[in-house]
Amino acid sequence: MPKQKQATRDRILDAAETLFAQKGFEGVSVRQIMSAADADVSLAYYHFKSKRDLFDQVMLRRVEFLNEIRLQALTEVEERHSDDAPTVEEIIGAFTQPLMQLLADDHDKWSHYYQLIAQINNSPEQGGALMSRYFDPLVSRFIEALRKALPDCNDEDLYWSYHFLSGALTLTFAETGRIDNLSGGVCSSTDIAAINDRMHVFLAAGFERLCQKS
Amino acid sequence: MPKQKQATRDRILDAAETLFAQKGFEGVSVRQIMSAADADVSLAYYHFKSKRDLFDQVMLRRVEFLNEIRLQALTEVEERHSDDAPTVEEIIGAFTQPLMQLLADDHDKWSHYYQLIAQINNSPEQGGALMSRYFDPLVSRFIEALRKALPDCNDEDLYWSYHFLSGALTLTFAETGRIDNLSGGVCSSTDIAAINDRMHVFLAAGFERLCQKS
DNA sequence: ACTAGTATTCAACGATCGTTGAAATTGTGA
DNA sequence: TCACAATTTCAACGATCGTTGAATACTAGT
Repeated sequence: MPKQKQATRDRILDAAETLFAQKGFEGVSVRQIMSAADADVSLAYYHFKSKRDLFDQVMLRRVEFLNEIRLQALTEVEERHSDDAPTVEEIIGAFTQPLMQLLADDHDKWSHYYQLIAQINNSPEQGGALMSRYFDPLVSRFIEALRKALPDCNDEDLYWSYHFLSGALTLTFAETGRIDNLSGGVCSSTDIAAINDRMHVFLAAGFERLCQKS
Repeated sequence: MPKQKQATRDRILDAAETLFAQKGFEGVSVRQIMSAADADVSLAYYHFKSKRDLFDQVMLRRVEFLNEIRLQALTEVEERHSDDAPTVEEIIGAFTQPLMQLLADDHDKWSHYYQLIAQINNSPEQGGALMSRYFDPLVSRFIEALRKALPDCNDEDLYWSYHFLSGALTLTFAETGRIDNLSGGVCSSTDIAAINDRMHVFLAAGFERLCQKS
């Protein structure tokens, strides 16, 4: 029975995800979303309570799965080191690699969602609260793991290091094309392999220098 | 003669800067801006061509000065090393320190502007193009300096390293309050001294590990 | 085939949007 | 003081906004 219903609801969510990611919450009208979803305007209010609720559902649709696989990646790393502690680079890899894997498997499905997260993360109004709501449990687990890998690190250095990581991560996944312009074509925003080779190296070095010798 | 005129124009720019930073371009109406500026709606179209032009002027008002002092900071570092090359940390310091100095001197004047830049940097639609327009000449100068400090670094590593820096920098200056939530009050988004102690250390380590041994 | 609930269409509401033209006011130089 | 330009006020335009209620079509289970 929930066949065409789910199909329509998902088409709306897909269109909303794409357009919200491109233009932001206020930059898109419900009419534009429903037009892209090829459905009547009022269907938005049959399937969702309001435009804000639609936005929330777009976010919630994927966040649980995302947190699950990243947590799983972390526990796998930890189990591989039952005696010693995992390295900083391994922990950061567990945090970032699953995201890149999804992007590599189905770019169009995940890129818009990541762009949405990047915008939220950098939005001064509600960004901090929303990101905390969606990701803080997972992030706290990762910070716990990092604390073990960096034994004599104080909390302030650790949290600031994560903050720098968060900024680098979200901008990179925002795929704004900036690096394409800046590098004159040497680098591409969508070159997942290039990112995969470098991001965890750069970030682990930052953690280790800031958190290890203090 | 341009006394009260400039006063009104600047009041509009101030109000627009604050509101655009908080809610984004589409999230604020011209009426809201003019109400905050305590001026009639149509005055916006006397002083500016359109809402988009108002936004552009908000950006342009400070970007030139910003680029000047950062370039000056870089040349000062370079002149201090007339024989050898400056360290990576010194170069990154010249890139980030002037921004923090302005924030420390007059937080309310610059914080909204930085928030605006953070949002632009992470906006997938026009973000890459706008950031390149405003900052690429300056950034290219800094990358040139970094290339000298990291002699056997390839361009791809260098550009990606800068990209990570850019993400960390803009998120940090977005002051979203995320780190306040995550750290449970241990860290504060607006603690400039804490940022000043850590950001260049973290980022320089990333550059050096990624760009030095490859 | 009938009914009941689910899904979709259609038309419209008041509010607010960006923008404009013309009138009124203020300030400036002769 | 007078003319002229710069600035501000006032009223309104068509378009689009988020949202809703009622009517219609569809899809079960009986």
